[in-house]
Amino acid sequence: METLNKKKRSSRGRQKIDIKKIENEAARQVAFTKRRQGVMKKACELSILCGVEFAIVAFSPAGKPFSLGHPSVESIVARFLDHGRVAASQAQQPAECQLNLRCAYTQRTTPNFQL
Amino acid sequence: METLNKKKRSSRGRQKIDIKKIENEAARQVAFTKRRQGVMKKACELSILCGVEFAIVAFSPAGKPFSLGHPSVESIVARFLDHGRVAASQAQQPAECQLNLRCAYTQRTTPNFQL
DNA sequence: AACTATTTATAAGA
DNA sequence: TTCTTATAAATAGTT
Repeated sequence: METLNKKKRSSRGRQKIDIKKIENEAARQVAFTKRRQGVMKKACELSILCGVEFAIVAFSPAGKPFSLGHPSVESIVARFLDHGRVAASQAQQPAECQLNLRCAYTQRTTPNFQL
Repeated sequence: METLNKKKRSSRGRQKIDIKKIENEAARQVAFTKRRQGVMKKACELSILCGVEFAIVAFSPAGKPFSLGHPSVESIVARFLDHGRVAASQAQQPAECQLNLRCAYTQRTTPNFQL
């Protein structure tokens, strides 16, 4: 029995959080650093695993830019812009790619978003 | 004792994989779908939690574009391009943001990348 | 910056 | 392809 396990846990571990803006500035900065690394790593893995070319650009609230791309942000951006132009001129919207331009993830299984 | 637990596991569960191109096409497509969703979700969470503006653009091997941005891919791309131009004209490279343009994540703690 | 308990993502399998 | 299961990986809160 361990009903009286007095040893205080050294950590409460990861806690579930709501996806809404972190008001505490220090905590927000820490989360930004951790999660920025996480997103970049995931994107990089996706690129390698699946042969995907991609670019990520983010601007911190202070306006500092962070970017990552393969083969380069510039080539992806150029291709994106060109594709948009070509698609528009042909009146052929690509099927699946533009419906989520505004961070619209509410349709997914995690309901704790607040947009 | 359960040394002879005969009940065959219904699944081996998630297995560790090397980060290298998935050769099997069907498996690669499945991974692409799952991980693309995962990256987009993580980016969206980062944006909300930390007040970050961002854009992601990816091209599948077939050339199909996927994009997500807040407030929009276009605004982020424009800002990125403009920032680059301004920075270049001032000969002021932003400090941290461009060193990882080629998916250079080998410096992180996960050593199983193969670039 | 490191730690640890927990949540979350996801590789396989059904 | 969608759902489930078991496990790997990310990370919130703490030190």
